[in-house]
Amino acid sequence: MSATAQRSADAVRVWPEDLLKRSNFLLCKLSTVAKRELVEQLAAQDLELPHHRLPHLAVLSCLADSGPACQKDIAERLRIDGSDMVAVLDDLEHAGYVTRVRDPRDRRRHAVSITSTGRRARRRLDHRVDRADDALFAPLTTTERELFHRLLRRVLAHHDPRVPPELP
Amino acid sequence: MSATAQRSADAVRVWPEDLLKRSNFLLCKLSTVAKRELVEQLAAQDLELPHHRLPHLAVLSCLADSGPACQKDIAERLRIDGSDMVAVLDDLEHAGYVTRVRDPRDRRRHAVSITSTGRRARRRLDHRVDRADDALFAPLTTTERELFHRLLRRVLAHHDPRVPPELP
DNA sequence: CAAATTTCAGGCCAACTGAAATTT
DNA sequence: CAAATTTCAGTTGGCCTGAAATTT
Repeated sequence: MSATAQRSADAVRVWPEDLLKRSNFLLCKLSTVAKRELVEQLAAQDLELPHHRLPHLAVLSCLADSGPACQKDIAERLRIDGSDMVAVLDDLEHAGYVTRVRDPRDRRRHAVSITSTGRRARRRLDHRVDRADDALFAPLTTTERELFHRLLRRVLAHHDPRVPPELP
Repeated sequence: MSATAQRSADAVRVWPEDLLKRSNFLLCKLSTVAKRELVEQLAAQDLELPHHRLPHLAVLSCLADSGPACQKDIAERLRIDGSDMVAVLDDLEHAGYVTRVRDPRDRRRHAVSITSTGRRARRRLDHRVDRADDALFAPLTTTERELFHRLLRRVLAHHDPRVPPELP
């Protein structure tokens, strides 16, 4: 059936236990699954965007949550690089989801605001993210999902001071 | 203190709750933290490699775990693209950590084996991954870490048939 | 002939660095 | 003048496609 003996062994069909026993390794692998599902869900919504990507949704959520802000504040809050933010806002502005105008009080800054069209887009995307979340954690019970979420949040809060450790 | 009113609000210093409440989003963010710590730890070991990256360690673990294999089998097992595998093996071979010889029974294949130098390198890297794991999950107790690990593994097993759901 | 394996060329996204231009 | 903000040019790693060369 095969020229090499090791091909027939079941052992080579699963990951080495050395890697599987590390949570950080599992985490990296699961995040690629999560990203793929998220992008697929966002693309299924078919908005007026050239690319359906996570930073676009994050920026819309940020603006819908706390109102207009300058680019640097959005970038710092979402851990998106300021350089990359430019292209994301170009996309969102071109789609009519945000407006970018010079701040008259400090002309170095752009005041970025979400439009009503942008709010509608965000709500539709939000629903898609929920569906991706459900699909990803399908094997867990509701209780287990909540537990997992709290642990995740505590760990992330430890490494990122802008993540509040507890739910409000 | 600032030209824009929203800069002074605490609200903009934390992520939008819309994003924080999704485990898939938290997962993606935490994985970037995990990757950064892993790469820093691997680089700190300072082996004979041009780059200190995760796939290099994964390949060494795979070969140490189950013996020689052809490139395609390693790639499928580790979910590394066959195209990228070429460069990884070039690095490992040049460093003297693996050998690549034509399989005489099927000259299309390369039989890849780990060397004794490669085994030593893997053990040192393994220790570094452990340290990165400890640092990442520092805020959790031992019990919580084990719980988190089991949940992670169950979720990943649901999406990847080559992850055994239970520990042996 | 078709199929399998390795290799190479190249694209995409996310994360990042460095520097230019403008304004404070 | 220095510092802050936006913007652009370019790099890297991880993931991907397509195709060439060799062998079965």
